Amino acid sequence: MSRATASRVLRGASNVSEQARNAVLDAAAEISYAPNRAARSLVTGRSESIAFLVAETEDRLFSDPFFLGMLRGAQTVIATAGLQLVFTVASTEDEHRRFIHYAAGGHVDGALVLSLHGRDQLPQQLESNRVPTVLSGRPLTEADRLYFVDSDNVGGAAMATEYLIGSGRRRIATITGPQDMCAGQDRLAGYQQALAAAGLSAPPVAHGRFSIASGQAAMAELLAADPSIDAVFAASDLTAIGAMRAIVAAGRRVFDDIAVVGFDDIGDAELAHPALTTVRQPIAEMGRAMANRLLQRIAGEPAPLQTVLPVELIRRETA
Amino acid sequence: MSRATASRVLRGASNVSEQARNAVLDAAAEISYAPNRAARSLVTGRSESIAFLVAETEDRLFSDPFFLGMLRGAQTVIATAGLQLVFTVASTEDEHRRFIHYAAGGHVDGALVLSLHGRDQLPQQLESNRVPTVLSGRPLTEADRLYFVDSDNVGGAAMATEYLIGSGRRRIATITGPQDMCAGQDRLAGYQQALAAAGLSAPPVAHGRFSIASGQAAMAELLAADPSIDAVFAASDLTAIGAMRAIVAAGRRVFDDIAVVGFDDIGDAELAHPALTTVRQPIAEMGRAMANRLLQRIAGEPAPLQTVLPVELIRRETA
DNA sequence: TGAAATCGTGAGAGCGCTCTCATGGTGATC
DNA sequence: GATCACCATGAGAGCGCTCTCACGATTTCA
Repeated sequence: MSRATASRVLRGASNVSEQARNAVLDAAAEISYAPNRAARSLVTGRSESIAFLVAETEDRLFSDPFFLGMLRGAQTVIATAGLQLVFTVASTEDEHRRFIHYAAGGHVDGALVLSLHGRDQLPQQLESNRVPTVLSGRPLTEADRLYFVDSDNVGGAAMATEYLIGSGRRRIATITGPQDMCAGQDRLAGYQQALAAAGLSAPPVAHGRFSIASGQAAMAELLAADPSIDAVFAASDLTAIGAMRAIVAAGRRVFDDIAVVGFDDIGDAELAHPALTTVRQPIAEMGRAMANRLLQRIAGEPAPLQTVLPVELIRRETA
Repeated sequence: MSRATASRVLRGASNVSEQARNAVLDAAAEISYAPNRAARSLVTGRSESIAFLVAETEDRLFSDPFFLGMLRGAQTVIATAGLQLVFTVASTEDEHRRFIHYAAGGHVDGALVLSLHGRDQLPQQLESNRVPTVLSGRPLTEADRLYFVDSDNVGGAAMATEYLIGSGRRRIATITGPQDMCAGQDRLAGYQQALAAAGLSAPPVAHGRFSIASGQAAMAELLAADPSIDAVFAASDLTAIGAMRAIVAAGRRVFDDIAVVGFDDIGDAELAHPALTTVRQPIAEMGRAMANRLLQRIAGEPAPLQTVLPVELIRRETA
């Protein structure tokens, strides 16, 4: 039995006799043989691993359950395909450079990139180094040339706003997300579209940064600027939780006086008091979709440039 | 300039002249050279990567911010050492077997294992296949032969209980964590020690599973069994949040009627209403400590078998 | 029955690196 | 000035696998 035949069997090549195949399989099982990945990579030129890159500071990464959900979804798909998922964090310019160098050196077959900010050129640089890349969230530039998976932020925001309108609210404010991220921009756009379609005027817009503290400050600002507000659409659940605190602190009642809708449906949304009505993103499914797109690209199969997943309104106690 | 000399420079070997070193470095920078990891691994026999294995079902992994914190801590240390972190999930027997096979095949230089249950032999099997392993949490068996990093569960539980005693509470109940995990056992033991030291009798013990639902059910059970309870030590924050719900549902007041202390200090603890008093574990530091121990072991340096990190009582509004 | 096509198998090169060993040059020692 | 030790360097083997190519056996067709 030659090494070549054994290799053929283990790689699943077709042109091997049944007899030889069984012999190899038995022998492999007996010695609990595991092929050496390094040797295989060396000759095939593929690393059999995928980078999961979070382009975010550790602080935000740590406090945001969103990433864990994406990681979960991606890991499932990658592991099923027999590849390994290499987890990486790179927030600074320098860390970006190092990652590009690393990836371009053939250490990974592709990259899943999360939480890109502003006009970051990271994906373009990876692609120009022949590292297939799939992003989470539509990039602010060259969205027509990069692969990405996103949820329907515009539609979700519009859905939330329409729901508030439908339940009789008329002075509907919003607290935005960071405007250097697509999700922040799109959720504002959806809100404005729904308001315009209903012929309602918009109270002043307050800006947040997807955090509790910023939501609380923004809501206090809104209440001071326009006491007639009877509803608020917050661009994230954490923002909404902050807004609820400000509402209570101002002596107003959540729901009775001011309805609140969030976005994301993180675990906290259900735990909040009162339980938060919100727009659910299919986070794990987004992670799976990203990984599937990337595997398609690596295999050379045609893959859609963009994948936008539907969202869903979860009615609880705040609206 | 020979390949050998270039290799020496890039690996940081000492016996190279200043002149040759600079020449190599300049040339490498010019062509943006990145050494091929597969080729290096093939000859050194080291994979330059570390497995981060969560021995938990995806559902629990997904809902528990604990893992994200550990991942964060471990990733920092591993990346700084120039290694890569391979993220893996394995909850079933079959997945365990596959992981052992994979790791024993030299695909990783060591493993960080989280959330071991019962008398799982996974770490022993890894060690006997020469895969250095460090666990999070003291294992239930052979704790004197395995490397692990833990927080001071006994001390933290005692601290919480003593604090309740010190604030005048006398009928202090507990809701435990799963008793097939060390953290669950130890937190119960610390509670019982503190109670015994103060000469107080213990109300009936209720068992939980670190989840909101189990905490709520357990608390309802406790209130029915002994209405005189004036405090409860819950073995996790989620359990405590469930307990608070049961207290409110029974028409009692948190703090005024029944004080509540949790364990973990997850983000939800601060967000809960009222804000939860709890015992904080230094999660990211535990992740760092695990990674550091593992790197020491791989380098052949002496490393302590066990590392127990101190916890801290965070006073908020529930006790 | 002979030539051509088909198929399973083995031999052997080579992926890019590290590491041992041999070599030649330099400085120290007697 | 001869000998030795030491150090920087180069040559070359080999890590474990894949993959091409050649070969012999079998089948197919004229």
